[in-house]
Amino acid sequence: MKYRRVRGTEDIFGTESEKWQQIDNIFKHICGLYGYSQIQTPVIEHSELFRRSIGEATDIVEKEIFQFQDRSGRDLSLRPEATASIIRAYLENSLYQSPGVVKLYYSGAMFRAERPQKGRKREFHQFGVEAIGSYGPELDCETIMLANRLLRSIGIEGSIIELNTLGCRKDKKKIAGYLKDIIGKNIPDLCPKCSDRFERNILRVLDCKNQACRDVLGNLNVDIKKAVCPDCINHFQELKRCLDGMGFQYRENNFLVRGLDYYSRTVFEVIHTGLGAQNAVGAGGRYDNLVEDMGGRPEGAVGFAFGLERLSFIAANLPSCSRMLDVFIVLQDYKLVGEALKEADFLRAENISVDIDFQGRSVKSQMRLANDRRARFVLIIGQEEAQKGVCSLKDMSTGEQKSLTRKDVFKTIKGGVNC
RNA sequence: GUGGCUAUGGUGUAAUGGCAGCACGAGAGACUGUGGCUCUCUUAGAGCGGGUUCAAAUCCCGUUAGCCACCCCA
Repeated sequence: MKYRRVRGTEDIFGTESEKWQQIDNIFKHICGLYGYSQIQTPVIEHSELFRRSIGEATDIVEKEIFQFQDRSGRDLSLRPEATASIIRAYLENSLYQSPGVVKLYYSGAMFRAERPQKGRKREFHQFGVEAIGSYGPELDCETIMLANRLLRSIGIEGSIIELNTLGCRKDKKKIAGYLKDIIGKNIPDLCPKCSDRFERNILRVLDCKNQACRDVLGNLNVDIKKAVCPDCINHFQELKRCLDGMGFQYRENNFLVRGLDYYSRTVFEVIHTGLGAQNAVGAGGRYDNLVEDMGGRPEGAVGFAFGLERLSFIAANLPSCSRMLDVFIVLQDYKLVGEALKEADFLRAENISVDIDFQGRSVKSQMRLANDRRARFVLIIGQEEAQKGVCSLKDMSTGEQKSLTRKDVFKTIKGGVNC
């Protein structure tokens, strides 16, 4: 085998591809119910876009981005996530001119140069939504409810939504100071990575998986909400009240933080056991400063994204609408293939699915093929019949076979075709 | 990016330095114009590159890829 796919990429076909298609269709439909419309943005953007929005010091930008120069020296990157592109498109196309909250959903490939693992590819696919234009906690609530509905719509069970607040931008310094104070004395008890995080991005100490670190934080009773301003606390309380009012189940996680710089206030994560270490199937939150940071007028916004690979993995039993073929045309002699093409063309124009053997197989072999494709009918074209303008139609479920004219063939098939 | 494990027909696997087997799949056939079941035959394999050895799927080194954990994250 001479050519191989690039590390961390995947060919998706057959039943897996159909499954994706199904998830995609269901999701699109549901987003429609929530007033969302689709947006498609380019896979490549100016590198600066991601540096500014996601954050210079994040791992995604620092070491995972596929970055390159094009022939005229432009500094371009393959998108590692979609939110930055969507806000760019929102501003570039003046979507803020449309009335009300702007609700957009997207579905597409993202790229990160990570070491591949199950549920972590270098080219991966996300389905996500962004709602721009409100600071109200009710929008957070609706967005979280939407995430949950999407999961339920494809029969995913056992997923948990975790919730936290990161405070607003003004709180960031206070939170960092609070954490430095409380954790600072205990650095020797933390793992080496956390000592590093302590210096570079102190918030991330909170989601260290190391049990020793967790114990230290637990004993210190660390909770960033102690450093969050009253307005943000209020926003969080309102959100919880809203979710409770809807009878929605969630889990508050004081240690939940997000890796992208633009998040503020509400953050949430959908986790699912059965994904191994990559247990987040989806995540999102509020980003109230991003629109302004990117040159627009201040706008509150909330969004989330699901990883399609991970979703597909845990959506084990989607109802598969096994597509079967309506008609398979069997030829007595391959010379008759011209007749078959004509017949197929006619039937296909009538919305009937048809396939033909193009390999000149024996009749027996063609019959096997028809059976393999689960054809409802087999249309047998023989030499003499072709001259008389008739052919044999066999119902594969009953085994019944009739000699019919072309017109009658169409009638019979149409009667027996469902969906 | 770090560490560990793995790599045999299309797929799943067996053989502990001595003839690469099995199952599934695929193709042809078993009343020369008819499917599913059964049977027969056929098909095709050591990721790649070095090394050790009379002899390597098997041992060693490198490389590539996958998986697991870390990391990160959806």
